Amino acid sequence: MRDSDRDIIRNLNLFCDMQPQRFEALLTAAYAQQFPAHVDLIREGEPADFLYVVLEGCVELFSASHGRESSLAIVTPVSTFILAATIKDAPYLMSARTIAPSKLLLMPSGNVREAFDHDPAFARAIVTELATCYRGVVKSMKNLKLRTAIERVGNYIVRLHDKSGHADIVELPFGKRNLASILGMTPENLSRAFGALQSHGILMDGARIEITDRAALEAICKPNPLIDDPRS
Amino acid sequence: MRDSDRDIIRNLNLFCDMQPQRFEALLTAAYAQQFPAHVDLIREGEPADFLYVVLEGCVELFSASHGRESSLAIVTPVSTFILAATIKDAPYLMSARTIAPSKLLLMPSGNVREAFDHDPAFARAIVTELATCYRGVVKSMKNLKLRTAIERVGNYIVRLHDKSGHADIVELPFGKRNLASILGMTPENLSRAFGALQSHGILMDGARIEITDRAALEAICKPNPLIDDPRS
DNA sequence: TTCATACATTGATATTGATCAATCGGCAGT
DNA sequence: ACTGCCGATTGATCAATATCAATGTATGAA
Repeated sequence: MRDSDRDIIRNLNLFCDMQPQRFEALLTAAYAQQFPAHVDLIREGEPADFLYVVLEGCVELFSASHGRESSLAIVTPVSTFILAATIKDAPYLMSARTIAPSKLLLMPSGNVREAFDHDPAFARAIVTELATCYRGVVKSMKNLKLRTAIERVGNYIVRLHDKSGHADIVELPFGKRNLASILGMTPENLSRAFGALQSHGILMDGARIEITDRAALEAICKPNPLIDDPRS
Repeated sequence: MRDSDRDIIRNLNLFCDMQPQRFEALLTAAYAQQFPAHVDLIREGEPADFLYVVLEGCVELFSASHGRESSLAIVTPVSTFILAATIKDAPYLMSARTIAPSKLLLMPSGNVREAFDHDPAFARAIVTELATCYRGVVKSMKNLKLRTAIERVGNYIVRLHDKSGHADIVELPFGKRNLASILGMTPENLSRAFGALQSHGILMDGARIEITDRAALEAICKPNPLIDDPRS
């Protein structure tokens, strides 16, 4: 593993307070690997052998049941995924695949649990991370149950706008097909939602979105910090 | 607090491995209180002053935004709620109200965090509890995104049937209005779903449901352990 | 008991979102 | 450049769910 990767991982909230030798031991047991796009990484139901860290690229977490399929989250650098299954030593509840060429770090679950048991700072960090993940899913749930499709799309754009530091033009970080699934709708309806929002402060151009009237956009999609704010 | 309550709390997964004096200290700072039905307990957005334990009764966790409202969970004895907000010292993401007369234990969040920092066994238990909660919400999410309304209702009945130890007749543990909201539909559509399922192995009689043909019920609602099994 | 109230049910209708089908457009490989 | 393919778009239609309205039913208070 390259030193630059090492430093990036070391600076993640999850690892930054670990005892140095514990961290080294964990890294030694782990290995980084490069994957092409559209590769299946894990399948729901399988035992949680590894904790994953996305170093570069993009990973989709999804689930399928009886012919239907839906994305539950998209993980971008630098974050971990399937921490809960690793901690509980339980089967994965979601499948994962790359949606772009990606560099991932795989940490054997047993080593993670061992570090958890012997390093209080790491234990603390894991609890905070888990609580954050939990609150993230609760927010997704509220997004789905309390909003219409157009409101979900509008609020997604508002968040992009915020993340960009209120740039005039923002770009979708992945394909519309994936975005539609995350937002709980079909690609066709996502297209129509983008179309409808063009009379409410945005201008679409492929994957590029110009925000022409933020106030109008907010008026139609009614953002709510207890759903949208990633910090709260 | 009554000794019987004390023992019940002590035997919860969350508290059973705590150091005795830590547990006593936590209990001393906490207080039990009786509430009537339909009382608001907390409102989303407020600071998480307490961790709650439901000793008796029934509590609904819900969220409202711009005129719409939806239940996210119903907590029955004996379990805790809003652990994540307590741990992160962050605002509640959900509101809570009693739906039946309830006895609750309120533990000041500061004391919980302090116990967490000084009692490794308690820390371990909290992580496991949080991971379980996280996986619970993920399952709810899959339930919502991958299933139709009728399938959600059918699987809810299947789970009730399992919990009862396959009794011929099971009873809804709370009102249909609340159930409809949990399952992401209107009360009218829940009624119609129950009606439709009567040709697929059940017989409704108010809050009582007779399971006449479990195989037929499963055929229509296609249970999936990675969504329905509370242990996985 | 009676009344008032909230909940549940049922039917009619409206709305939302999904599906189906056709077309367009960009991008990779040859 | 040409070709083939995949993703996005658009329109037409269908299915699922919500809403509205009316009625029925159980429950608790006076």
